[in-house]
Amino acid sequence: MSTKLGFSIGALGKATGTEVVTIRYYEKIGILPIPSRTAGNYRSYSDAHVRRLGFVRRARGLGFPLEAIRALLALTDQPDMPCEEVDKLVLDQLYAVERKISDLERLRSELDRLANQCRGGRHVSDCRIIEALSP
Amino acid sequence: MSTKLGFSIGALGKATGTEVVTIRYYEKIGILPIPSRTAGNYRSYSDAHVRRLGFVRRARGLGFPLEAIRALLALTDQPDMPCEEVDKLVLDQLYAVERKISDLERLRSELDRLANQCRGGRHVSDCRIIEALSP
DNA sequence: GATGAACCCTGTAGCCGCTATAGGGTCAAT
DNA sequence: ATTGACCCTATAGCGGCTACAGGGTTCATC
Repeated sequence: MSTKLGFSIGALGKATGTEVVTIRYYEKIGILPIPSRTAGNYRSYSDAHVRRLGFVRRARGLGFPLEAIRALLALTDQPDMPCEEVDKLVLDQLYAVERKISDLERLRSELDRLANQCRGGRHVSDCRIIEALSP
Repeated sequence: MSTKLGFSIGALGKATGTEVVTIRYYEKIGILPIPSRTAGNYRSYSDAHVRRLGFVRRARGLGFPLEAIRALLALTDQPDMPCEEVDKLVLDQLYAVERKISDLERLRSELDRLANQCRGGRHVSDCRIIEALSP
């Protein structure tokens, strides 16, 4: 509950595995609240900032786009909102990831087929791969 | 072998499934050779352009980055080069796709676990998902 | 009290592969 | 003569950072 330790931006970065520039970027786009400043104009973060940035980085680690994270943050700030909305955001992200996987699996099998065309030909002129990519 | 049909940019786009703006972009970054122009300053493409753009789009469809495609194009222009280099580019792309798939599969299982936490809680205040994302 | 290293500040531009917008010109059919 | 579909250039924007330029602050060491 101590919220006045006064983390520097570098300390916050280390605590959360975030680049300093990324933290400033999050502040600029309103993902992270504006911190107070020291006498020397350094940003000074509280425990609340550490928790919030930790949340953001975990969600980013799961591939959530920043806009979805913004929505999740808004929900955490309003504890009376129905939990469904959180669930929906998570499911949306799950489906997005599943779509990407199946797209990439199709690519993989085509690339695999393509890679196995390379049999014997020594020069590009008789390369089956180039042939397969050509009209 | 007729190379003087004079496709307009729109016709080239339709023939290859490419947006007009994308064709101009490819020209600007040197992926597609500069075409001749009509009296009215319209771009005029030959069959060779159609084939080249077709090649580019197929490779893009397999997820090759434009830099790799640039390298593939350079190889197709030099038929004496060893075929290995083509093979290497294809394998690189295959490995890149495989890495992405396994990354996404990890995400999928984590998201799946997360989605299944949403049991019972009606409000964000007792949402297990938010809890799981929080420090 | 001077120096140096490690940190911090702002602002701007770049990455990829397009896509969108603004503000025009050309061409073919009616 | 006018419409409407096409074409032209140039510039800015998307996401999510990353890099760079050109400074200021803080703290330890000499």
